Amino acid sequence: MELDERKKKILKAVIRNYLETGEPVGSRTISKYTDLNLSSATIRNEMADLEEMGYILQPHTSAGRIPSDQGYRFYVDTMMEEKDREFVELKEMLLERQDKMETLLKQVAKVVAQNTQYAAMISAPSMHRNKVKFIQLSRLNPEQLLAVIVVEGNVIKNNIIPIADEISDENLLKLNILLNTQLNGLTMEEINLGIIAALKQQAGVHGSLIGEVIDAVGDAIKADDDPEIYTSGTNNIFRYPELTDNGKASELVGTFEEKQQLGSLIQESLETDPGTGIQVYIGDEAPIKSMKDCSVVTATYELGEGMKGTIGIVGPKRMDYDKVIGTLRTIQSKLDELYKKE
Amino acid sequence: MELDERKKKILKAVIRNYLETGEPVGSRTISKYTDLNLSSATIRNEMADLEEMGYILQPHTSAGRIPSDQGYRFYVDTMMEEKDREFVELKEMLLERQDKMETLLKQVAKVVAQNTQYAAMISAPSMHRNKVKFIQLSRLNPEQLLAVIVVEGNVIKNNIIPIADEISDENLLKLNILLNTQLNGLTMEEINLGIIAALKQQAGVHGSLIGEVIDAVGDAIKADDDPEIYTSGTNNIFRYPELTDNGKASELVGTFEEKQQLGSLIQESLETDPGTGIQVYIGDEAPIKSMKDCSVVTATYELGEGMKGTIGIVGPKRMDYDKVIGTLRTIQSKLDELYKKE
DNA sequence: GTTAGCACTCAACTCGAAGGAGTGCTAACA
DNA sequence: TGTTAGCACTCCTTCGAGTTGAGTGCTAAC
Repeated sequence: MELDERKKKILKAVIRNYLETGEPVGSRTISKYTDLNLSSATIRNEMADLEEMGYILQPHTSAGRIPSDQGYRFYVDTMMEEKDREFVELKEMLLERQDKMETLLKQVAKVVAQNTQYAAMISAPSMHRNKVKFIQLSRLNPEQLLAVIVVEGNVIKNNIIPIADEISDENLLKLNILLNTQLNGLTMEEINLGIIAALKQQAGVHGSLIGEVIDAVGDAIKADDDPEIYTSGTNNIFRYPELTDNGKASELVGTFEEKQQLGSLIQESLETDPGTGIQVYIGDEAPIKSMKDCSVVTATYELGEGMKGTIGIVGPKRMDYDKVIGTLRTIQSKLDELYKKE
Repeated sequence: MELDERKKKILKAVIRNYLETGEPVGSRTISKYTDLNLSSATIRNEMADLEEMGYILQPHTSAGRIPSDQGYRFYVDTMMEEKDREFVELKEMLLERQDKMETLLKQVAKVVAQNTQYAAMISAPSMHRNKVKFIQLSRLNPEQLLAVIVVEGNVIKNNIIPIADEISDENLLKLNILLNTQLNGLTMEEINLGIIAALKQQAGVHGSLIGEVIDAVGDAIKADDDPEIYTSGTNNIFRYPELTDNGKASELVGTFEEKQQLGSLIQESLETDPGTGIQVYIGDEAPIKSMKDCSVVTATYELGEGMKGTIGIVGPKRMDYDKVIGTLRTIQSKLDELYKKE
């Protein structure tokens, strides 16, 4: 069977109506509120076809229809083609350039959650491809060095390095100069074994120390120990019974608090980014099983070169995709603006 | 009317039973399961008295009794007097000395939540009374300095300071020496206007810079911008219907995510610490209105000198106070041990 | 191909009866 | 005087029956 123009119209009408009301949609409603001028009986026939094709389904025999995951997928896909999403006016939007990345991210998450009334999450930009701007080793006490690493985007990382042998002030200074001249401007990916070996050689007596320091620098930059993710508006999920009935709320709240799993979703989204930076996961499409009744819309943002992170909005499958995508577009561009001034 | 020994026994029996079952307790249950050897009728009379005195109440006419807030308060108070809580064996306890405070705190919160099956929160130790161990200013670029401040407990803070006038390498070095010699070993509270003025004078040309730096140091140390609080096991609240019915879950989840309000609770707990470090807030006693159906048990912990923080456990009023208090005691002492080795 | 009409289905709601846990009160008992 | 047995009463909870209404599928006519 083919999805002809009329079927498409009816399918879209069903979905739109369901998004608005959250109730199963009957044939009569469609017949009345569309410009198709068809009787409910005709609609019924078409709807039976659409059900057979898997786009919609009935919760029970004598109920209206609701979109299936496949239906939502169709809707989102055609919606994405049709028009370039217009940007959405954000309420209470106050994004200021922050020295502290953390503050900015929390702000963004909050703004997004408040505007959409869904749950929002945001990941700190990954810094693998970030250039090292500044490295400094200082002596905290005879047994410990403090490593401070600043990478592009003014993200600062610290690490305390225990050292076996003492090191003189003079040597420490040399080491600092060495590190800065050799590593400055490199990305973490570029700091490979060859460079490390060369460094060790040049460091001479303190060659063994170099290894520790490089490890510390690596640690500091990758920050993988714990995916830095901020959430906001988790409690918005309580607006949607389909997400909170039957103890589902507990699982979701857990997922949002633990953040571990959110990381995998963000990873996935970064890897499969199509180009617009916006992706929609419906139900099982997301790699998190507690979100099987949710839809997730993710957007990749970029703060300067190579600083990529992901914003995600989690809501019920019947979320207002249009608005959500618009909001994310707006945020994307605002963030872009914000960091272009750098 | 007086609360004689028998009434106390009955009251405790009612509460203990209710804590176990979560169901209103009838006179017959008490008569059967206590060693009082009284008939249910007698118990009924006593229970009527206890109700009149405000210790217990009836959800409806023909139901058993449940403890009132006043009843819980009595129970907790006598329980605290009676015996020194014994320490509780913790499951999956693995606290390692962490360089990163953050990791340690998250660990603690998780362990506590998992062991008690309630929601847990923990605040980073306040650093107002912490001694400055190390200060360093470095030049990031001509317009920005990077201030790194390490305080006792190896907590590292960074701050980027924009500067108006350029500063020579030599002067920067002098400034660093000045800052370290003058501020080292002082607590934030001790760095007062007098010291700042003296510093400015000594800094000479860069006097104005000193002000900025001190502010940055202050900023870095107080970290009040956002109370650093970590939570774990928020979803445990879903185990208790009385906390999640009627949309209460949403409020609570919000409170836990926003953390703002948790800060006030932790503040309150630090200020009114009696000495044991353990406090119990029942219902309205806690300064957070979304927790009016909860009990909160807080414990002050200390990591080395002056590094005080608070752990809190939030659960239903019918929480297992005995176990919760025991768990907190255990954590308190483990943390103490951990940092005594310093 | 479209539509009107009709029988059918099924969730949701209402209502009342039955069940049961627990109380308060009274009167008898030690 | 304190304790207890007994009983009537209350009120929540559960369950099933009946009702309603939205919506469907099918058929026959247009």
